[in-house]
Amino acid sequence: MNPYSEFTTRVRRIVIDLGREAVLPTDLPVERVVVEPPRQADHGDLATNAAMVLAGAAKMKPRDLAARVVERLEKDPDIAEVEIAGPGFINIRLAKAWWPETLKSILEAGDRVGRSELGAGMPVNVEYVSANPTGPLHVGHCRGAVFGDALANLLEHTGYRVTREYYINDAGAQIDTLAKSAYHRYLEARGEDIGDIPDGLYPGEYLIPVGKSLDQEFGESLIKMDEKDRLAIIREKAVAMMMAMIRDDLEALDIRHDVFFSEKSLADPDNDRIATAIEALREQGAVYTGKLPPPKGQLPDDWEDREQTLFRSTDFGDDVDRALLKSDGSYTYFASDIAYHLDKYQRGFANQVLVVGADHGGYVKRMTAAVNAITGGKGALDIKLCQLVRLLRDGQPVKMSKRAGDFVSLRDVVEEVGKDPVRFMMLYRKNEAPLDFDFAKVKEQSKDNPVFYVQYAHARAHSVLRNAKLTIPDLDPSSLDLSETDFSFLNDEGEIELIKLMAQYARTVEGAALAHEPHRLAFYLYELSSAFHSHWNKGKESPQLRFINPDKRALSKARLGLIHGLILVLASGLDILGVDAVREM
RNA sequence: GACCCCGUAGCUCAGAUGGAUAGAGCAGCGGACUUCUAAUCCGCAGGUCGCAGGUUCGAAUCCUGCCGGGGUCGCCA
Repeated sequence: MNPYSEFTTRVRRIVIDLGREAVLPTDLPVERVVVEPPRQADHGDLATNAAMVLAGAAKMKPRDLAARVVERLEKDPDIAEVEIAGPGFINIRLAKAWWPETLKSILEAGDRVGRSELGAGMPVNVEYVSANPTGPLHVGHCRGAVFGDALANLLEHTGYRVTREYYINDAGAQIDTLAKSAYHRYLEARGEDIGDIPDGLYPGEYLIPVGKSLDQEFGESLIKMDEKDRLAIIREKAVAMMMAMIRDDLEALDIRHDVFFSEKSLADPDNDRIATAIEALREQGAVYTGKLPPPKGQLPDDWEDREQTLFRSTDFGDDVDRALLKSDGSYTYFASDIAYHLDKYQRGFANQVLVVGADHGGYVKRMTAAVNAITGGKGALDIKLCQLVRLLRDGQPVKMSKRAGDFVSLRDVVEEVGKDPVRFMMLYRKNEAPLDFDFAKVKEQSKDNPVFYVQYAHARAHSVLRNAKLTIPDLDPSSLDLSETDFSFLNDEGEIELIKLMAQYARTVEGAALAHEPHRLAFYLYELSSAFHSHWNKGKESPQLRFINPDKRALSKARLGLIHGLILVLASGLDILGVDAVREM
């Protein structure tokens, strides 16, 4: 049982009871009461802020209020010791039996460890990657891809019903460019000497197969068509092939989306949902025709002062109103995005997460404003910005030039260092912080590499199980009978420390899920691994602390239970991050 | 000029939605291998949490103003 949530409930109940008995006022803000692990170990096992957060509303001194709560806590048989400390903290030391019981509940949970009903089955849509289908994914896409995927896992683990979504930008100018570029490759495939790909088109070789495929499917017929029909055909074919390539790249990172949503489908002439969305905004008075002030600082060369159709996003927290129509009358990207987010909402996603690169920072306010407006305030959109990744080779930044088509592809990185290190390192940093990705360090097989460090802890734990089988043959560690295992043997400081950390797993997962911050889990796994490596090494100087003790069967059994619990937590956490929990290295 | 992110040990970074004496890793110094995997561990040293105010029992965390670094800035996506 997770002591933090358990005792939060117990303390809150005490406060409510005291209110009912008129010892304390009623209507105290009990939801602010939390029970947490204290920062200092010598403060005990648990600490609560109850007295301090309630003192104001109760019009009592924190320490006096604490005394009332402590009177009740002392009657709790699971508590060994309670004291009031500092400004009014209540420090709790749990009964000795508690921690072994915690381990037992982890073992009982099995591979469902850390799962919770936090989300209560609520649908959440996580949109990530959504790269333009104009070429293969490059490293820049990598971080958002891994982040979004791990976040989706995290939300699933905490009881949300998650849909992983990819928005395909298959409309607009860059798709025309793609089609024109593919047409050159088509001519090339038909044997024409095309020379260099003209400026402004995509020179990448990844379009060569598209040209060949067009030739095979359509022969010479494309040449005879008028350009409009021809490009329409090529566009569709090229986008399909680019998306197949992108999905393949993502597969290399174990990333699979549930829904691929076409931008083009929104503007279907028979059912123009962008128009519908704009109309909906217009009905609530959020659309008008007017002029925007020119941006301060340097004025764009082609600035043209003119009337345009605007969304009143300033009413919803944006800095300026935003254009919905371009000068040629077609929809802006923003307009189709509004329709898209409305569509998500109508599909049942009041809860939406969008993962994008930090260069989209300017998009946050207008998009949250739009979702707010179009859903009548009922939809929530959390936009997570991922900062750039700086690739380093031998400590030197890897230079990339987009124009020369000279960028490191996502596939190259995954093939060079492997899926697990890529995923872990992308998550071993807060999403808003820039990230250095050093090829040499990431591939290193040592404790300096956190990926390796955590995987090694898991492998090491498995190595204990393997050894146990050999040392104590009649003890099958894979089928520990919990009822016959006496976990009270686990009373060494290091063992208790491990259990305490394992007990924090559930709350770490919940916290990370609520804050949409998967990196917390990565750091937690590192910490847990560290505690294990540390305890392990104690067995060198003190052989009686080793997990396997052939002369002491019951003791060994309890310690193998601890190993099992550790494996469950590490494997679960790694699984959420999408990193393989290897058993042998 | 406006907006967003960042500023914590020499370096790279955590810091749980406001808690107690601010933590890791690297680099530095000193230790532990006839091993349940030393692919690891233990110890030492290292700080004006960018600066200045404010909010309160209490601030690295919230507010305001500066300083420094990065990103973005009608119709691109």
